[in-house]
This record gives sequence, structure tokens and C-alpha cells, in this order.
Amino acid sequence: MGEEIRRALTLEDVASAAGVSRATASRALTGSDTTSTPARERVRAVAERMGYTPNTVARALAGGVGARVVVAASGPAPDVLDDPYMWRVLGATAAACDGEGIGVSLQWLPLDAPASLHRLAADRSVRGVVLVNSTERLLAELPDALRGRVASIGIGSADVPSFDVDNRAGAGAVVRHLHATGRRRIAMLAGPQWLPCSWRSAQVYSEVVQAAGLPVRVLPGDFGFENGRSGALEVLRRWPDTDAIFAICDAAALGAMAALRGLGVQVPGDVAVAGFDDLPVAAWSGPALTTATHPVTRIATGAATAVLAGAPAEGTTWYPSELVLRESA
Amino acid sequence: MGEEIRRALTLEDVASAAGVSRATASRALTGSDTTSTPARERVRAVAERMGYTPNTVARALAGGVGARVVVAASGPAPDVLDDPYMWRVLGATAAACDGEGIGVSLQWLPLDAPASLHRLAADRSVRGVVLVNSTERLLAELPDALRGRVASIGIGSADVPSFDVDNRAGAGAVVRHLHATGRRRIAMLAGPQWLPCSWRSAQVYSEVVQAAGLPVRVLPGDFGFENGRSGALEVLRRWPDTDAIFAICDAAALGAMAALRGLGVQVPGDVAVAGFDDLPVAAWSGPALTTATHPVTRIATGAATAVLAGAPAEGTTWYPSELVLRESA
DNA sequence: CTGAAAGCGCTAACAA
DNA sequence: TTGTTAGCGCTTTCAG
Repeated sequence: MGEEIRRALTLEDVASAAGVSRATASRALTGSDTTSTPARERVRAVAERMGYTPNTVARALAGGVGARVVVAASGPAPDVLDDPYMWRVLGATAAACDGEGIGVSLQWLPLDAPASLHRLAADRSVRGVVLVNSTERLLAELPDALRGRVASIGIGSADVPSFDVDNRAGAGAVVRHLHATGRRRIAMLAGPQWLPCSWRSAQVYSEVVQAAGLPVRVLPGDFGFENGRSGALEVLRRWPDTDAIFAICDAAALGAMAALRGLGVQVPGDVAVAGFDDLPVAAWSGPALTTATHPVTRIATGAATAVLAGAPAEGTTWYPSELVLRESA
Repeated sequence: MGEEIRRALTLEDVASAAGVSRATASRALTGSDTTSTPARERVRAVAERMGYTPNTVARALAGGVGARVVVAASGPAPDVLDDPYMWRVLGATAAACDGEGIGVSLQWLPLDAPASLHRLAADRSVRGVVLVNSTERLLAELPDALRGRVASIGIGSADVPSFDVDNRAGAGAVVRHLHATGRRRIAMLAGPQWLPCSWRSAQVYSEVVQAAGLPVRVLPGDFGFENGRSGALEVLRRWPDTDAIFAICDAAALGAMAALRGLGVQVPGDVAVAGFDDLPVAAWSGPALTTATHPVTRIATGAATAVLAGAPAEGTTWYPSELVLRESA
């Protein structure tokens, strides 16, 4: 014994080795109930020495809770799951859940089918849900059964704590930087109409630009490279004197840069380009992308932790969005 | 009833509504055992109508299997988990497991601690393991308890089926393309020494280059942008007449391009640059990156499916690596 | 503070 | 083919 772990140990093994009942061993290990100090320490030492790993599955079944956290991303089509951002959120969520022996799943929540949330609520294998890109409609339909074990990355509600980046501040900083460096015809490639937390950036853009007496030039779109490329072309077609483009996502900003390159337009000489999110690739382009950095991992960790804790936080936890100056603007 | 799902249904509810025993309902739903056609269809119809979702947790406990699949990435340090590639594998694995209602976890397997595999083997909440970047040493230490429920993305063994990209073919195609387009001083920024499946590419590079009577110029490193940047500088310092750089990963290739750009070296005019993997960013750079494409999602899906099926495939399933010609080479 | 006993929801023998 | 009976490993009343 010691080195070699043969068949998996059960709590019973630990309990009998420590000379206590299974119930006491359980209490000692979970700390859920009072135990005498000596008993507790003995049980813990024995468990440690034997290399005991609690079976999360049995624990979940007995406790009446699920064994996985679902990252549920809403959007118009299932391909919202096919996205590096989602994978990153999933990775961070997995990291946060791993300590508890809990796995994660990734699912699509159709925008127009709030019932899909009820599926999750009815599934007793689900411990909790991390909502991504949620909408007010979806939040309004939140099943009672989910209350207290759901968190949102993006907008929240009275029942759903939210973990979000302060993109008002971030977008404002970007636009003000463009203005401060002499840009006077600033266009924005904004996000999807259906996504509330992407409106905020566009709104701030409009406010700042109007306050400076500059024209408002917004094009809605999505977060992708292709949208950035076509969006930039459209911007220059509609407003040829544009001297700066602020894209809602770095990928779109890179698309805009590619379009400008194709047109022989110098960045940042002729047109400045700024992104949003600070994806790793933002630092890799030539010229490197000026953007606002978002702590996606920390945000996802916060949301996952809230879900695991079960109905703690209320309201919104804001994470900073900070300007990162590189070469493109 | 119908629309509103109140408290979660159990198999018992379905069984009694269908007028059969719980066992029969179970058999009808899982298809694990023979059931009369009318009974089976009745049970299924009732389950469907009531909106019954089996509790994966209870299922796993009763079946003596786990409820999550662990994506276990080996490497020298825990930061191997902090990698878009791992998140992508995790996402694909999650997608493959979602149908069965099982979650995924992401864990680090220290290179020098094969015992960490025993931890996973001893954890009864683990349904199976997808190994990423595994080494021969790790595979040799495979615990018996894991046999039949593990698959590897990368090298495999007699006990571990492997799902891998045919990077010999892909790397060969890249190098031959460089040669065919007139490059005669081709350097390679290779992968880590400890990672077997990255050796193959370097080996093929050497073979092709030697067969063509060209000099072998290899620098080991890792898959990162920074390594590509410093590697390219080192290449030009040691072999100033280099006219092509083949990097083991697109991120490194972009790093090399950034270094060359800083030096005022034209790509592909002075030096061609080729990557490997075909990450999304490969198409976004200026110039766009010539590389070899790898179906990471399909590979991960294959591995996850094998793990869920439980000990089906043996040997290696190869996935194609195909040359993608863009602008950089 | 601790032990005995009753489940959590499901699958898998074992009978019928 | 079906129902009955035991558990899977754990948490949690409920007594003691």
C-alpha cells in the first residue's frame, strides 16, 4: 500500500481505517457538520495517506445536485459555439470547477427559444449554468429551478448575478484616445443588434463622438474578421474621409486592417484602427493593434465560482477594461 | 401539464405513466436490453411527451462509470493549460460529450510525474481521459484501471488508441513547396524536445532538405509567438543567407514575420515564411500565412468518441494535413 | 459528537 | 419479455 492504488477507495475504506463511521468520515471530510477535532484530523490524515478521492458522482447524487456546469451561449445559430472566445470561457470555467471534480458542458441557447433554459433546469445532472451573451428576454424567462445557481457573463437581472467587463469605460477610453491623437472622422464597426452588452460600446462611442462635435458613423455587424473586412470597405465607401475605425472586436479590427492594406491605405498613417478585447493576436499583427484589454479568464472564473457557491452574489461585478496602446492607433 | 415542467421527473414517473416497471422503462430508453416493441415505443413516447431527461449522475453511479471526461495535457508546467489550442480541444470534446450529458475537465499532467495518471484512474467520477501531447513515458505508465477508456491526441501505444494528424505528410508538403518555389536555405523553428509528435515534423524537414542537397538548419523551441520572434532573429544571426523559415506553429510563424518586419526584411520577397496548423489567425495576417491545415475539431471529436465508446479503436487514426497556399510563401 | 439507517435515481443481475 | 431486488458511494436526517 502507499504507492500502488489498486481499486478505487471508498469513503467506507477511509472510515474503517480511521475507526469511525462512514457518516463521521463524511462530516470530517466535507466540514459540513461539527466533528471533534481529533476525529476530524485522524480522518483527514488517513484519507490523505491512502490517497482517497471522493467520488463526485455519488456526492452529487446524494446531495441532490448536478455534476456539471453548463456554459450556455445564446445566439441566433448554433455556430456561436464554434468560437475561440467561447472555448476560452469554457477553459476558464473548467479550471474553476476542476477543484470540485465537476465537469463543464457547452451548449447553445437559441435566441427565440427560452424553453431551452427549461431543459437545463429540468436536467438534474446540471449543477449550474453560466450564461454567455444573454439577452433580457432569456433572463426574464429564467426557470425558478435555476435560481441561485446561474450567473451571467454580460447582462444580469434581479435573479441573475452578472460578471461583466466595464466596456463603457473601455470603449470610452479608446474613442477618446482616437480623438486626442487628432482623429476627427471616427467610424465604429459595432456588434450584433441582439446582444445588449455590445450596444453599450456603440452607445458610448456615439456619446463621446457627439460631445466632441464629430459625426456619428456606426455599422452594426458581428465579431468576426470577415465582418471587419467588409465593414471597413463599406465605411470607406459611405464616408471616404474617415480617419479612424474602432472595431468592437480585435478580429474585426484585423479584418479592417486587411481591407485597408488591400486598398493601399496606411495604418495608422491614413487611417487609425483600434480593436477591443485584446486577444493574443492583437499583439501579433503588423502594425500591432491598439485595443482595450479584457480579463476574460477572471470574468469566467468569477461567474463559475458564483455558480458553484450557489446564489451568493447579486448585482453586477465589474471588471476593468483598459486601453492598450500599440501601433495601429 | 405539458408546457410547464415543475420538479424534475424521474424514471419512475415515466415508468408508471407508461404502465411498466422502472427496469423496463430503463431498458426501453437505453436500448441496452431487449424490450417488446410496443412497450419500448410507449415508454419512449411517454418520456418524450413528459419532457423527461435522464439524470446522468444517477446513471453514472449505477453503471459504475464516471460522469466527466478529462482532457489531460502533459507538459513541463501547468501553463500548458493556458493555451487556445487546449481550449479548442476542450470545446470539441465538450461537444462530443454533450449528447451523453457528460461534462469535461481540463487538467495538467506533469511530465515527470506519471503518478498523476493514477490520480485520474483512482477517481471514479472520471469516465475517461483524452491525452494531449502525451509522451512515451506517460503512456508506458498507463494504469490498468484506465485501459479501454483513454485515447490520445498525438502518439499512442498498444493500450492507447491515438488520433493524430499526419504531420509527416503536412510538413513534407510545406518543405517541398518551399523548395519548389526556389528556396534553397530553409530553416526550421521546431517544437519542444519533449514532445514526440513535434519531432516528426523536424525529422521530415531534415529528410526533405537533405535529399535536396540543402543545409539543415533547425532550432528547437515551442509553439508560441515569442519563440517565433526570437527564433527568427537567431536564425538570421547564425545563417544570414536564410531564404525561408518554416515554423512548427502558426503563432511562431507570425512571430517570425514580426521579427522580419522589424528588420525590414520583405516577406515573401526576401524570406518566405510558412506556418503549421492553420489557426484562424493564419488567414488574417499581412501577408496571409502559407501553412498546413489540421482538423483539430475532428481529431478531438474522434478521441472523445473513442473514450465514450470504451475501448473500441486500436492503433492510430490519421487525419490529413494539407498545404494551404496563401501569400507568405 | 457520533452511529445507524434511509435514500438520491438509475442500472443490472436474477427470477418469473 | 418483464418485474423484483440489490446495490453504486455518498450525504443526511434521526436517535443516541
